[in-house]
Amino acid sequence: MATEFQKRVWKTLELIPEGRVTTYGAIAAYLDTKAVRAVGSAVGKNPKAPEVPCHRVVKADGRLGNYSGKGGQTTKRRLLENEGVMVKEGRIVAFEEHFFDFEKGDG
DNA sequence: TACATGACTATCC
DNA sequence: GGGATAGCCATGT
Repeated sequence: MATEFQKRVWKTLELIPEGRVTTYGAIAAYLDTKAVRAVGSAVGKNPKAPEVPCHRVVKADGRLGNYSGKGGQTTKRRLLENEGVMVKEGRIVAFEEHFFDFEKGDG
């Protein structure tokens, strides 16, 4: 069974619109916590991978980081590219432009 | 309860 | 600029 913390993280992931990406630190900050490690752990254990856009979560430096899903980083890159987020050499292209801020929202 | 690990991040040399 | 270390919180054993 998932903990409240994990569920909060997954809920947050669903807030990320298409064509946008965010970082573990941003999620932690949105949840008013500094547990970036716990966030990453929770994201990786999402029971509904296809529902939760975990692929829209990347590292603070713009790299994809890891991906526990099928295909690993390859699939993560494919998913992002399908949403309009270009990825090159395992890094987000124009990362800062695709970055999604929970506080600001999409508009 | 205690120890070890993790889809991380920031600092130091 | 690259490699290694410390810090952080939660989860699993």
